[in-house]
Amino acid sequence: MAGKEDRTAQRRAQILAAAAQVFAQRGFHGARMDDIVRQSGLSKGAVYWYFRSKEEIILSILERLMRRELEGLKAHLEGQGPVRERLLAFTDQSLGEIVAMRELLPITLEFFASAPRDAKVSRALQSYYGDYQDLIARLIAQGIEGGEFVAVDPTEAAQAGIGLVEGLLLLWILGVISLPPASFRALVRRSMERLLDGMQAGG
Amino acid sequence: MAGKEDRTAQRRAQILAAAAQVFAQRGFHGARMDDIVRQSGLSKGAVYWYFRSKEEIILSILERLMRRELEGLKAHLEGQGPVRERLLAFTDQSLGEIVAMRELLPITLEFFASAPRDAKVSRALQSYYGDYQDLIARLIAQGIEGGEFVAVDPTEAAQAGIGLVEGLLLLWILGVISLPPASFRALVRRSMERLLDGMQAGG
Amino acid sequence: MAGKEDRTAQRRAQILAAAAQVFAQRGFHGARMDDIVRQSGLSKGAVYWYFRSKEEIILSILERLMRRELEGLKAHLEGQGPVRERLLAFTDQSLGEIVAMRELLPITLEFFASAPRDAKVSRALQSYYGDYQDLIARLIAQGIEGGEFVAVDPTEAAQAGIGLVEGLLLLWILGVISLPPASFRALVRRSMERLLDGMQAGG
Amino acid sequence: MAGKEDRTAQRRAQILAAAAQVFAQRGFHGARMDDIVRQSGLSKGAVYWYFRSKEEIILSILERLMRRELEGLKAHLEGQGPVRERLLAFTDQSLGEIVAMRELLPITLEFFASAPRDAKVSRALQSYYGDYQDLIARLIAQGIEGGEFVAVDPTEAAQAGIGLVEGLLLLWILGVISLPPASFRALVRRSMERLLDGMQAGG
DNA sequence: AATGAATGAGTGTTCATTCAT
DNA sequence: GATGAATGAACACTCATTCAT
Repeated sequence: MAGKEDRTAQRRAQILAAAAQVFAQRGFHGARMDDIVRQSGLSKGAVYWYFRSKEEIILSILERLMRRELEGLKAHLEGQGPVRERLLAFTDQSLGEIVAMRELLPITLEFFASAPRDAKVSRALQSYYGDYQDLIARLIAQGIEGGEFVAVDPTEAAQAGIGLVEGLLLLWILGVISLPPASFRALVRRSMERLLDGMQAGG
Repeated sequence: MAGKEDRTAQRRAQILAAAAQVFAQRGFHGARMDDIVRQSGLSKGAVYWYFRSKEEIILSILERLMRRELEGLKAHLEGQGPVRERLLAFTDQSLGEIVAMRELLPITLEFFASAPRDAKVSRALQSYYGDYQDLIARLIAQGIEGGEFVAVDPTEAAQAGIGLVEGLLLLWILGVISLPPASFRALVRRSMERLLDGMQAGG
Repeated sequence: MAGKEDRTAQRRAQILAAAAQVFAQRGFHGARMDDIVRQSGLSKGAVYWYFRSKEEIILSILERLMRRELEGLKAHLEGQGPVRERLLAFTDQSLGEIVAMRELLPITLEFFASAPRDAKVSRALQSYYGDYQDLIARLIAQGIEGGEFVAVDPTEAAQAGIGLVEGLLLLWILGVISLPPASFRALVRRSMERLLDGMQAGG
Repeated sequence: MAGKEDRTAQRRAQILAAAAQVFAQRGFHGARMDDIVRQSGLSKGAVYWYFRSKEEIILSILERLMRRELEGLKAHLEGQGPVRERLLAFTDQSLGEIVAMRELLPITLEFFASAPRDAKVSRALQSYYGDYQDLIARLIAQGIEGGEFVAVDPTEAAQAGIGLVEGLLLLWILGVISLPPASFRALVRRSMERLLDGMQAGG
């Protein structure tokens, strides 16, 4: 029977969801285990039955966020058609998912802040963005080969693209860019178009 | 005599410098007042004589960082010549200052993480980036009027520019972009050129 | 059929043996029920099925230790011959059993430490040593009557004898007396001879 | 000014005295830091200002107990006269001090119980009893040289003497020997006389 | 009988802040 | 102005015990 594993997975998911909410509201440090316990609807003992520590919860959230994201990414980059269109479609779709979980975005900033002092977080983020970068770079390389783009350095271009999106997201999370989700999504798309325009072959 | 004020200013600067180092290494929460006290070479009482609380130290650091940055910004944007050149020169110079204080960059991430739960930090960052954005937008508007750029929305273009730089910086701080300062600076410049290429009038 | 009782007795013995090991290694407090559960090879529920609580396990161990010891004692003191020889033979044999369960001796110290704050342990130890003392005192009284010993207070002499053995054992457990089991046993015998010499009639 | 060191020493002594009382009543584990704090009349922060942890308090108590004891020991063994008299006088005097702090004796049992699982306690006790043993052994050696005692192994005899005293103390603390302090002291003396009788030269 | 997930009271320790000197 | 001893609220984590299955 897989009932046991299911239950365990369900409990862990339940705790991670609760923890994510609490972390988003209070930050990693400001969040007390008691908050997570209350939010999860379980008891303290139960939370510690499924996770060894607060840190393990944090790392599990990170892992889960990244896994989801990358799965989406890979799925959407294997299509056909002009690279430009695929990149834009991917950006759009990716942003759609991100803005949908708007309340959880502050957690991202917590991870960024943790990275410099936490080797595990640092490694995880580097691996995540590294994978991301490689996928995009490969796509851009295709675009160059196909004559769509000028001969830029694919890795560098990928970094610019990722940087642009992450930077805009940052400004949005901080409230510097003050737009409703849909408008923000459109803004990111237009900005990305501009960056791609700058790489456009011909002219 | 301004001796008294000088002494006060000097002490405060001494404490802020110490605190910045400690915060960069340990994070806002991980940094204990005792660490700051030790690093500053003063006594605990002295630190509390010059700052009411840990939070006030944090906010003072933020203020100081932002003031410096904006002063540099304004100074460099009032020049003459093609907007593209001025923007690139500014980016370059700005990056130069930033990478020079490389060890302190993790503090930035601490501020980002704090913003969603700290109205003061949030307001400060919004005001800072808002000013930044306005200046750049005005410059871009000039570029459009002068026929240098196509008719983009200046604010949006400014956001893209700032987002690109901040995003690349983020990737650099996280170690995703693993380059020595000078190379990173060059990378940012090239990325910015690409973005500006996308806004170039004519063709 | 006594099969049921046998099973119960066997399980209880299994748990007590496991618990004794764990207590010897970690102390009463340092030993977690989970340790005992693991060591016993049973489940947590099973352990609690056979024992109401940790305390009951502890008291059961004490009881068992004492019962065994006293049974040996009585058996060996009812013989004939010179009292001196019987006392020495008993000491020797008793020590033999004790040093054989060397790894469990730290438990004894746990009981001693518990006694002042635990009326049950205190009473059990007092009853145990009281019985011990009475038996030895009676034997010594025989020795006096028989002209073997000078007219000491039998109870006092018994206390001295027991004290000497317990004290040497303590020093051995603590590692102050650092001898292999057999040598230690011989040491105790010689010390006891000296004490008996001091009570020798005639001379 | 030594005022600072005095104050520190006084505070530490104050805390140790409070802790000793609490430990004697509740045991090392049963004693909560809050109990020690309350008993000491200080605040929790103050207790942690002077001691890093509960363990450090425990070890400090051990050290202090042992230091006092040994100082007394050395002072009293350097006299003149028959060794037998000096040993008995020392035993007597030593017991006098010990029974005077009767309520703290359970702590001793705590240390014994801790020793097998705590290398620091173990080492401290071994060093303490080792010094003790050496001093007594040297004295006995003198007695042998002087023709007072038969040619026993001095170390072994010292171990027997210490064992006898510690064993009787144990029985007294446990309530097996149920005598008022003065009577107990006399009992120990008589027992020791008997042991020394067994080593007496001539006959 | 037996399982092991679930409970929740309990506790050592930390650390921002205060204040007597 | 400056010191550093003192304060005490807060918090992550443990573990004996329970109980639904």
